[in-house]
Amino acid sequence: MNRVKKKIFHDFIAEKGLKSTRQRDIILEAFLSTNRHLSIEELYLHLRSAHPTIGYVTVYRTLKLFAESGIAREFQFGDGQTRYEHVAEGEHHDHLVCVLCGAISEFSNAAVEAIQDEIAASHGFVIRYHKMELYGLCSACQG
Amino acid sequence: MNRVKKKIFHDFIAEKGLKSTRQRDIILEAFLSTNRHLSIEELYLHLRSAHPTIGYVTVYRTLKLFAESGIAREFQFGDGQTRYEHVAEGEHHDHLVCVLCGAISEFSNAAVEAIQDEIAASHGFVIRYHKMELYGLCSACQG
DNA sequence: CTCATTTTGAAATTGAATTTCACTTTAACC
DNA sequence: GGTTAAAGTGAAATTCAATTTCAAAATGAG
Ligand SMILES: [Mn+2]
Ligand SMILES: [Mn+2]
Ligand SMILES: [Zn+2]
Ligand SMILES: [Zn+2]
Repeated sequence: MNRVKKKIFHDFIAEKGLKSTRQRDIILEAFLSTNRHLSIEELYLHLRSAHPTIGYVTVYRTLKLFAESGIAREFQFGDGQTRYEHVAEGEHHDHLVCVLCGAISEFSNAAVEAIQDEIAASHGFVIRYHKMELYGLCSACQG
Repeated sequence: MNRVKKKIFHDFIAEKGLKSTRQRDIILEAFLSTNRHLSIEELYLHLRSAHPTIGYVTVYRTLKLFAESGIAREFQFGDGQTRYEHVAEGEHHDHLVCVLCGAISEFSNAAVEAIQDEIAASHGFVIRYHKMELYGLCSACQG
């Protein structure tokens, strides 16, 4: 499925008249190779060991492009850092965030999605996107 | 019900060994007198006309205290400003946020709350609080 | 009233996000 | 392959809300 995301991003780059660069490919590869919800800083630091010349700003701009192209989603989980994850087209999930260790797990629930549509409809509201996050203690952090 | 919130806050102040001040009372009064979801800046500017000596930092610190005492909730709706609303004990609602005009409306839905508990339980997760926000176009901003 | 403690407000600082700018790289065209 | 306009890069500068610092003022217990 990373093959698909790479294609989506490359098509996006081409369609926008942007250029394909070594840095973007390296960042894309690193970004797709994990399923974590990474902050700019985290991805930058991770890359730095193997690619010390890639700057923070390039990581920042590239993650923005990923989000714009549709292969990434941007989050604010309340720890002061913007986080990104790569997503497959048509898929959706929401998050459980541990307030102690910061662990993020995922869930998807059709009933919730359906009720959201009802709620929006009853308010004459057209949903563009939504945020549903459960904050608390993960099983490892209880007790 | 504002009577109740005032009492909760004053009890909180007393219990913590903090002091009752003119500024805190003025800010509390202004905060309770609206049902909007105010940013620090907004509340500060609103107060400034009648109380030009109250500083931004005092509004900031007082809103934090409101949240700590339980009479206010803090939000990040993605516009870069932290927002506060006053809440009654035991009540809960979530939000619809218009991405065009910024209007914020409210809803509460028992089914959603119930499903959240199920989801948490199935992940061995203990919920402390949650965030559910629907972003899109309010009825006034469509078309 | 006294005085230790808390509060206040202006100014300074923080920190992540974003912009600027001089230099480099890409790719379209020949 | 060389030329060239446009886009990309990275360091440094800037932004902006949030937060901290600090000296002066206010509070309230005794
Ligand atoms: Mn996720
Ligand atoms: Mn509300
Ligand atoms: Zn945890
Ligand atoms: Zn609207």
